[in-house]
Amino acid sequence: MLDVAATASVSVATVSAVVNGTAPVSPELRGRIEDAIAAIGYKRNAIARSLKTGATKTIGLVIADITNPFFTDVVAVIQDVLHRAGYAMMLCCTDEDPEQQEEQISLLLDRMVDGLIIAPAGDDHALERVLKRAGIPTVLIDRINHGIAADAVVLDNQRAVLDAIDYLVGLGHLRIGYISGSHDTSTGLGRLAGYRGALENAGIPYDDALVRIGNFREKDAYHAAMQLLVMPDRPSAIFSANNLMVIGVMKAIRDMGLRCPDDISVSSFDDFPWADVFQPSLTTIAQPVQAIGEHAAQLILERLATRMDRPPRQIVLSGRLMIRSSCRPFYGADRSTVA
Amino acid sequence: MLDVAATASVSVATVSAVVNGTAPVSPELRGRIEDAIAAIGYKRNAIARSLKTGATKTIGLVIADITNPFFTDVVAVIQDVLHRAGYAMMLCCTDEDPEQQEEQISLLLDRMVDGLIIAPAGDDHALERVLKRAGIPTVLIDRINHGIAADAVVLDNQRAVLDAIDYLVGLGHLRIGYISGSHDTSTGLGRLAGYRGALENAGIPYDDALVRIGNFREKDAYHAAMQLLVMPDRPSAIFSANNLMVIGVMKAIRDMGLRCPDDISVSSFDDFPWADVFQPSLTTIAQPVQAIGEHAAQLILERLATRMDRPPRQIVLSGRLMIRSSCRPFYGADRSTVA
DNA sequence: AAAGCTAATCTAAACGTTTCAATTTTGTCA
DNA sequence: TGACAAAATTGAAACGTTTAGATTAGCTTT
Repeated sequence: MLDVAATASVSVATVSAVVNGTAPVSPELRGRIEDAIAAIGYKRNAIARSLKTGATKTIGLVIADITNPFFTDVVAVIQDVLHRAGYAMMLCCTDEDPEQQEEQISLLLDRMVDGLIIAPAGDDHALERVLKRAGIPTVLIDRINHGIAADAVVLDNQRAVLDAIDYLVGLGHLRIGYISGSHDTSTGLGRLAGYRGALENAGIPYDDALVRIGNFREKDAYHAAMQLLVMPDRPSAIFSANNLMVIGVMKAIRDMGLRCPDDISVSSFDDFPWADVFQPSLTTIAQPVQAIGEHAAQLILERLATRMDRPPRQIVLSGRLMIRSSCRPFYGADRSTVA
Repeated sequence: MLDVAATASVSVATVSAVVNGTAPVSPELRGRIEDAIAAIGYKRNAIARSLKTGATKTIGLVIADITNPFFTDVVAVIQDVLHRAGYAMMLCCTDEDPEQQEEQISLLLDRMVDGLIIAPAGDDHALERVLKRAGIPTVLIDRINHGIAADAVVLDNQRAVLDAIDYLVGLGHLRIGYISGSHDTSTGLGRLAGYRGALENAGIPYDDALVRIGNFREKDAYHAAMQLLVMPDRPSAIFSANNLMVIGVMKAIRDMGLRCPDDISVSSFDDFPWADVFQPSLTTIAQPVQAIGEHAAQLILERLATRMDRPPRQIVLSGRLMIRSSCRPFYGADRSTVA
């Protein structure tokens, strides 16, 4: 910039003025400066700028697992609207581990991101503490964390699962296995609550033996499903609390020599783009990923634009049950064992 | 840092020395400084540091589509090893559009990333120019761009597709449809070359009508596949040049009221984690995503560490044909139309 | 005890911007 | 023409680090 100023024989202040359009400058100087910029090939140094202005025009995104299509769908739309607003995005994955999460957030904070969008892992008070100290706009997505007063966009998980289980009950299923997510996430808990609620509504007693924790991971879910499948009176249907886990469930079913939906019905949270071209065609709960991403990005941009602190806003969206062919009516134990 | 220096009554230089461990400092001062740091809750400002040192400890990652499982798998491992080395990652998507690509790279360059990992879109000379001017370590992944002399890690696409088509030919298929990726990417071209090579080896004449461009996108591939399926003498097998497109192909097959593999065989580039639990169980070419990610990260880290400019290194890995059940032997037109 | 070393510490100048306050230029009006 | 206001331009001080090079302190050596 000094070079530009020199070649155009003006002061750096004037160059800055034309580069940023922050002050009026005569057409003549503007011309000289623009020529100089073109001649030198000058590009403003965003680091120096950030140091002075205190804003990096970058926001940090912390999710559990970039390999999970749900997250990537959401990330894609967030990235899109953020980029349109001139913001870059730094992406970190926690692998569902609160320790890694703290480390990653620290990495982002070091680099002075202007804001944070987080799908929190775990529910201890560490995150709360870290965020309070960071003091930058934060929006929680997918999950909310106890005690953190921040903008958030989440799903009505309980309602969504309740509908899905309701559907299974309506099909005649009484023993419904449930592969649960981590119980220290709001999603894990909310979805489980939906399961319990649906059973209660239907007057079916809750059986602890039917719910197994899969930690939102395929591998854990595989073992969890196995435990369900070897039971003498195995469930006639299994619901999986997310997309990764349902793959594990399907593998367990295959490895036990069973077939879906003939021998056992399966349903899960999160939809797949390929769900209706492969068999069994899974009945799932589709999340409005587009809306989630847009709202999240919008919320943070809003906070960033107006530093006013209106009370945190929490946006709750609804899932949609996509009924396909992975669930069959169930008429009782005798027929089911024959299949 | 001045605050810390003040409370410990030492100079900022000494504080810097203990924070970075760059110079010996007596145990006494070190103690005082560490106490002061703890008391104040001081955290070093990475922006200021970057301004001075010229390094941001951040590398930019530019891919076509974060929604594509192949890319996310690779990104996940890159992120992992980069993070282990103290680097953060800024992620951008080009949506296969060279213009967006230029914009995104500019965004990253503005923020002074130390290095770039790119899966290039298009093959004009714009990218070459931009990278030359940027003058930072760059490694190309998945695709290489004509004229760019940079480290790269790619697949032997030609060989991989050749094997897959070979397999189809071995099954008796003579009319094999091919849904191609963009012809201005090295992957699109390389894979197509594999197709042609296999036909040539088998003495099957190349028929232009059987190859349709799907641009690596599901939607485009759907229409491309449709064109193939409405042909009076439609192909008995279709190969799709990537994962996104094969979904489009399957949808087209379904919408035409056909079944795979009964009416038509299907195979594609890129594997799916769920491929062997859903029907049809796709025969695919699995890419070594772990190795791709590790090599890419390693290459850039190496360049970053030793500024020496050894000639660009190009790592070529091999795909693996995963034979499943989406391809059937083909005995001739008469049997195939009956199915 | 003075000189000469070494090790520890400090001073101050960068890095490339932004921005406030001060200065110069231009224009208007009496 | 001079006075004054408005507009355009500039000087210089930040922002929070790092890092030469200067300085000081603490030893040894003769």
